[in-house]
Amino acid sequence: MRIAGSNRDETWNRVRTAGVDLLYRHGFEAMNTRQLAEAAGLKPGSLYYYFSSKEEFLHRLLVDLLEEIVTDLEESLEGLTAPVERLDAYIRTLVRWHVVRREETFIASIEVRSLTSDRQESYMQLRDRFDVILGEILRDGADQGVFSFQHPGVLRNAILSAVTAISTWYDPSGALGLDVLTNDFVELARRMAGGSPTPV
Amino acid sequence: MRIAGSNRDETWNRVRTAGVDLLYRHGFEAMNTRQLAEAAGLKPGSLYYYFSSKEEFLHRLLVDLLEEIVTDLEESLEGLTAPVERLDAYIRTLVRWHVVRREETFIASIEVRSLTSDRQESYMQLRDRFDVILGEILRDGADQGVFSFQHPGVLRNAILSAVTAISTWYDPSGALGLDVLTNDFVELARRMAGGSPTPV
Amino acid sequence: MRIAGSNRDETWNRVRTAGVDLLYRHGFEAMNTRQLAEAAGLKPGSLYYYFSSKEEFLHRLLVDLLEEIVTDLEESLEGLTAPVERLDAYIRTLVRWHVVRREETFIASIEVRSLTSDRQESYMQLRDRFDVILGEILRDGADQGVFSFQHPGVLRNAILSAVTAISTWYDPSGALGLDVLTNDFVELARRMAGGSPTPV
Amino acid sequence: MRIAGSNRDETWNRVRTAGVDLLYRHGFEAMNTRQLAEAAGLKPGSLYYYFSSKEEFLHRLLVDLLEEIVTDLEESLEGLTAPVERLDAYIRTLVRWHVVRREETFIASIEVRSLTSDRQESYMQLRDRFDVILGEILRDGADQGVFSFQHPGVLRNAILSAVTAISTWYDPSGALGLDVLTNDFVELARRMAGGSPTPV
DNA sequence: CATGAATGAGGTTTCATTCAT
DNA sequence: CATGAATGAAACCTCATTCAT
Repeated sequence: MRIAGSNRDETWNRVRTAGVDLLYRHGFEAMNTRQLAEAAGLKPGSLYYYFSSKEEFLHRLLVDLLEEIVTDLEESLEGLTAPVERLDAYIRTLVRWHVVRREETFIASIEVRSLTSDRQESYMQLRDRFDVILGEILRDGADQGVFSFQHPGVLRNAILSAVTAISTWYDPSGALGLDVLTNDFVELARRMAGGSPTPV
Repeated sequence: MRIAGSNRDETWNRVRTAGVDLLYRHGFEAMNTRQLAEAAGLKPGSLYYYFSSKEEFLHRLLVDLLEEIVTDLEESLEGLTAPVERLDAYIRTLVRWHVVRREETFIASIEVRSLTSDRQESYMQLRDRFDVILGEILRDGADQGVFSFQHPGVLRNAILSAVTAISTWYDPSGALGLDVLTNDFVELARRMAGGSPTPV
Repeated sequence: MRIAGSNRDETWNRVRTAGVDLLYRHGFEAMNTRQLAEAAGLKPGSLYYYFSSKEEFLHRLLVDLLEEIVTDLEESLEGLTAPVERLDAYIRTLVRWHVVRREETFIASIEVRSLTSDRQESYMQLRDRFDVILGEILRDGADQGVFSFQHPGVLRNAILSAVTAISTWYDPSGALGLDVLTNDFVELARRMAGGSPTPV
Repeated sequence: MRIAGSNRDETWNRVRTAGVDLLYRHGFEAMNTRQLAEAAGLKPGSLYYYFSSKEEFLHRLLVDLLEEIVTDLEESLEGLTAPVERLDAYIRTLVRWHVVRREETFIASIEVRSLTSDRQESYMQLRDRFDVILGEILRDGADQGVFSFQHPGVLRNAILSAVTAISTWYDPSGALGLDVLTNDFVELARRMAGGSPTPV
């Protein structure tokens, strides 16, 4: 019954893409494997050659994404030492991800709770690297006197949630381009950190 | 068979409270009416004496909350005219809601998408008043030269998402009290708006 | 809590009337006691002062109706001896019932099967008197040579079903009045029985 | 877990047959999908592989049957022109259906009202062809002077209801065979239409 | 006589998943 | 690798009925 020319990676890509779309539009619990199969051009049973359970599928999506982001983040920070520069780079990278991979980052922000607690924990551990990196940047900046703020945890969370929420409201067909948005957020983050303001 | 002394309002309160708890912990789709009934001390069918569908229940919760917040917000802005004062009051009120009614605001932030599109729209219309109020404050401030920023929409969204995200990370058993958090956010919002900084 | 002026018979009448209407429009299984209560201006629980179960309610309706019809039928045949006259009177009476009490006769024709087998049997026993009377008229006519037909059972059923089906198609707002319809059916029955035709 | 050798068409036949039996014995609302599944050797959920809702199942049964009958009716009238011959053929065909497919025709006569109004209308449109054909036969006969009666609508309904009611009382284990019954009804219909009587 | 509050049983339907072919 | 047929568990919801007040 194998369709001529079908091949594992290609099919997996269809499944993945269809999954992201459905997850984005309906959410994990509201989406079902029948829709997923149909959107991927398969019958429901065939999905199980590509994942062992619906939840494992979600987990893979989230972890893969997170790893990509963390890698990218670390690369973009490589070689930078000045806290302000590092903060800028951090924000730039994160904003880009939340615009360009808007659907996936949106899913990640909302569907972690759909994972079993095991997988949730393992995801969160990876996800912490995010926070930790930002925390370090802020602390370094404070130590060096280039940033000034009250509670580091509050600031970190505020910055992080402002950036990650981009995927909930950004409209790719709207007037705002990625560059403009990035600049805005770089400026906002600096201000929040109490860094010397850039002239508007 | 009627439990002696049972009473509509009391029971509704149990249902509501149990619902908030379950929604907070599991999410709308993952929560089920059996759990809800049990937590409220009812049999599943009896719930339908209190709402006409699971989704209508969610809708009622969200709308009631939103109406409370909007009312409170408008009251707290009453009589204030200076943009900075108004921004402070706005932030103060919103932060309080996201701390004190953490579970409900969290639910609201995540479960709007579980509503049918009809109800989603009607909710969003109410919810817009939120955004509009903040937008006006920022615009007035910019006009009067006390605020300075790039794109009002970006700023508004950034502030709003930073504040509403509080319900996702705030730990009531942690070290941070409501007052401290409020002050932090008031300061952050001012900075984001480009207002004259308060000395740290 | 008793509503001033409410009284058993009046309320029972409201329940009965509402029941006939609902049964006619939706059928026994599709109708529910909530609708019945509402249409009768009561709360669901209160219905049980007027019947002991939904099915007993149906039974009472059907039996009462049948008894009325049988009584009427017997009265209208009283004193008549000639088979043709008796057939005419029988048809006339039955047609009238199926026009004037169209809803109830319709219900009866369809909802006997909704009774438990006990009640169904007891109903059917009464209902047989119907058939028997017609059978006797036909047999007498055949014996006296004024009717002529093949199988008495087939004829009896054919006549009976043609008449009782009136309640399924008769339109009280249509052009056909009761008199016209009655005459038509009297003539049809005579023809079916093979009696001397009336000139058209 | 798939039962070896199971096959869509075979299973559908089991579902259909079981459905007809249950519908005949209990009626649509009183029958339930658990019974249906069990009688068909399936689990309840599996039924939905064969229809999309209980009501759609009923609709399919009714429409399929009606289409078979209409086709058969039209075939049996093909080539016949004389109204008497056409009436005979019409009755013969319809009687056969109500005897041989007694259960299904019975269901059809009673359960149309269980369809949603959409499906009810679409069914009724098809079902009208029935009535129209008979109406035309009668009118032609009247025009040619071989039939004589009062109101065509009344006559048509009377004939039709007498014939379709066969499925409500015919006892296949009784003395009356199909041929006998057919002859009786052919004769009855002629008489009702006021055609020249056949000698008894 | 009537209501308000609730029950318990059961109804249809959905859905992730399995597995012989 | 893929399908076709089915499962089993559970989901939401409906409804006749009960009974303290």
